[in-house]
Amino acid sequence: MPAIQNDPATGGDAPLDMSLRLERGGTVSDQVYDALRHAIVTVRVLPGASISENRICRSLGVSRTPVRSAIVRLAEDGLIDVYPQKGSFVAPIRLAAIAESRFIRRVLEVAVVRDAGAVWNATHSAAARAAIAEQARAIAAGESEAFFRADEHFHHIFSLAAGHEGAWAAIVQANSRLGRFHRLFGNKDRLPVVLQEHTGVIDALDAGEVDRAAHRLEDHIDKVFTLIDHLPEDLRRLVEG
Amino acid sequence: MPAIQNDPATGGDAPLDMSLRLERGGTVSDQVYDALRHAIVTVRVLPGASISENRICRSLGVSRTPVRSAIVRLAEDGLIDVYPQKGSFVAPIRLAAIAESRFIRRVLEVAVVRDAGAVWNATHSAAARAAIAEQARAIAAGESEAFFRADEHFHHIFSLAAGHEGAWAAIVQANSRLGRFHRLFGNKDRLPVVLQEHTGVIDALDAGEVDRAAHRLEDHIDKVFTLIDHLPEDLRRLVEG
DNA sequence: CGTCATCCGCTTGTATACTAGTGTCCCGCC
DNA sequence: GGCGGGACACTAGTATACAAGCGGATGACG
Repeated sequence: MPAIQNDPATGGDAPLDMSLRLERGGTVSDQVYDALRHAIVTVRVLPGASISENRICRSLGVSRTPVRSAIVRLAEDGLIDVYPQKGSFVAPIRLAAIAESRFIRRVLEVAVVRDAGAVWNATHSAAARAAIAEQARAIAAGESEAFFRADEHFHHIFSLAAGHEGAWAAIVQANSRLGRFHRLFGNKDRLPVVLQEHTGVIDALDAGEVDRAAHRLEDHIDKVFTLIDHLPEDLRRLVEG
Repeated sequence: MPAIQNDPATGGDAPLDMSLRLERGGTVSDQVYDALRHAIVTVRVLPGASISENRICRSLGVSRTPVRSAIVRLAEDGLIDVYPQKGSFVAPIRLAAIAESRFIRRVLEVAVVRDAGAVWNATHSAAARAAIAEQARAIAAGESEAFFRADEHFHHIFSLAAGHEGAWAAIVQANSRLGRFHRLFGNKDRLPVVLQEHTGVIDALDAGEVDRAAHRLEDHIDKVFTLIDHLPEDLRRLVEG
């Protein structure tokens, strides 16, 4: 199955099939939601791409109703902008929104990791290091999506340890915007550095030095923003601001 | 028009009209969403109340489609739980979720107010004190909804000053859960104290003492949780956990 | 050749009909 | 009287048809 993709040179609004496939059970609406969300977050469909309800429901062989339902939810998530009577489009990556998402994530995660430090034990440490190992494997294998999945898993461990599932939900929501930014502008050379930073946080936690862990995590998340200074010119038009 | 309300003694799932009215323009779906959300957050419909699509669309004189769209969005907000083929119900107030919302709000608002302190000026101060004055007026007039509205406005000022609109959106989302808790279990005797705490934060900001302002705000938000220790027995069953 | 009006196709929004599943209530049976 | 089964009302999920509005293309007119 060829991964037909919107041509970046046209601004990404070419009316092409986005090779969506419905996977698991559940309602059709949920399946469409998952498929669309995954396609957007992994930038298989680029910011600005046209999301036509008719095209999608034809492409998936379902009616407009569940597709509309999924789009409503994605609009609520801020991943799709709906312009009545004109069209729906994958939300652009706004630099202001990226800055806010980074702020939210940094503040919440630092607070979470401080709480996690109070109950940190060997089990948590082992889980975190396993996630780091998976990231290393993904880098070696060149599986970028596996890397991002393991990255999310790594960061989730702090929330799990601290019992802050609600905060994790908020972090994930902020991350859905950051995720697209990472995948578009992430530098492969930095991936090993990410692993070092992750390891540094866990080392500090294992040593019981919560403050140091918090500062390292803060620096780690802040580093994301250095990407903005080095936006490749050919991708710069995919962001606003 | 009598404000027919679900009977608390029955668990709130009496199939009664909830006196919804559509106000302003925009799409019908948006109007239904606003009306339902307002009714839920202000606990005019209690946690556990049945949300029947058919009943609502009959009551409002619209079709099921926009009602469904609104319910999907509210479910995404965590205010409604949808059980396929069984029914949709106003989400219960889960103590765990309240704790998480408080955590999120405290962490985010403290970080925001620190940034706001860096740019704090007389205009911000005047706006904040105006909001406090409005709260005092609302207390004197016994207009509880006006009080809550002014309270939200007060807290919004920090985000506006610091330019953290995204963080404010996250705060509002967490607050939609806390809001119901406040309205159900809030103690009227504490309202004047709230005003004092608000004034204390602004005083500290005006004096340029950002740390003190942050600590006062943190204490202020944490005080919410003292309500949990004094849940009236007759309302206790409205919460989970 | 330029400009304006009209038409047509596309979009999302809304209304209605149908499907599949669940829980209840009532009636018949034991 | 107690228990079991089936009809029935109700739920949300899905499909389809219609309405309203925007925009571009097209063709006539100046």
